[in-house]
Amino acid sequence: MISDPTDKKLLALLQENSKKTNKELAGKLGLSVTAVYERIRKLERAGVISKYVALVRPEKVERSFTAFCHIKLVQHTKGNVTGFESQVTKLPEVLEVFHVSGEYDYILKVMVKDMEAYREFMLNKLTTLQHIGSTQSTFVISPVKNTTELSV
Amino acid sequence: MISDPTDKKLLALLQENSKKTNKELAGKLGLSVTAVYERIRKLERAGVISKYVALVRPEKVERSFTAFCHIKLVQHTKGNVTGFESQVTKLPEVLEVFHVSGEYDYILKVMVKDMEAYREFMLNKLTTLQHIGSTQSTFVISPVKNTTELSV
DNA sequence: ATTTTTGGCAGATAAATATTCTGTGCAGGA
DNA sequence: TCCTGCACAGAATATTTATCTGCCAAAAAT
Repeated sequence: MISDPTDKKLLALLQENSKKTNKELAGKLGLSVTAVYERIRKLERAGVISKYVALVRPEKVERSFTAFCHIKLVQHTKGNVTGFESQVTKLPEVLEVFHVSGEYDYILKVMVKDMEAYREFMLNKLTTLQHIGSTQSTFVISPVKNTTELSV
Repeated sequence: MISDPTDKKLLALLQENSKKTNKELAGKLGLSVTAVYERIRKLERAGVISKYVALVRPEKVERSFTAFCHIKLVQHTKGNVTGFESQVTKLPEVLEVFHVSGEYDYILKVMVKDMEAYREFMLNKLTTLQHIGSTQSTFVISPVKNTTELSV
């Protein structure tokens, strides 16, 4: 898909730090500023780069308690699925939702302040959603690695 | 921790799109460009903003197959833990590693090209690591939500 | 109550960077 | 061989970031 090695290096660099200037990138890639600029534009237009974001340290905003919540729906009908998905997507405590194979239907990554906040979240937010059969929570003791970088 | 409502809005905006100019941000926040600039610098220096990154669309770089791999160590000694963690952290297919409570010791989020690539990854990379007792894989059928934004 | 200090801000300016423009060389196709 | 289309470099321009100066209001000190 991306065959060009220069584009690969460029993507690696931008995934690591998107604030690098075109001049810096040009130096690392052995290109002119213009060439770098045009390659980036192309990667953006092609949708390879979807967006640029600032990453926030969870502990600085009281969101360092992470849990994985496994969810089984009562019944896996089309209506239930889309209903549940549209509702759970709206919850800001839920960073990630995956529909998965196996014993449970969904895995949610939830980030809140602490265990007490998680309890409140489960009680007042998650379990008020319709179509949920059962849940099972797994708590993060320590986040060992957490990157957004896809090696290309 | 972050009490100021303007800083909260600013963080929300930058988490959504870090390429917005200070001028745009100033408009949305009702501040001068200088004020925005200084607030951002402060958030960076305080470590609230940890980094700026480009996000890449997995399907554009042949990494759209996602699996959660649950791992049990043979023995949970200090040596095993640090050994395993330092090794697993190095694998580029593994985006996230969490040490967790419950039946398994670790949850890994793995992103590769397809099921075949996952098989290869398990065979040639993961299971060659020392100290691993057992593993259990859960496959993502569809990624429903996947954000890096912490609502503040 | 008055003075001093501090922090956040606006506006002007300077410096750096991004973006556009122009032209060149090269590879592939008619 | 002659087009044609890229990818690129370098120059020119536009935009943005970063710095500097001074103002004002709130808090602290006298």
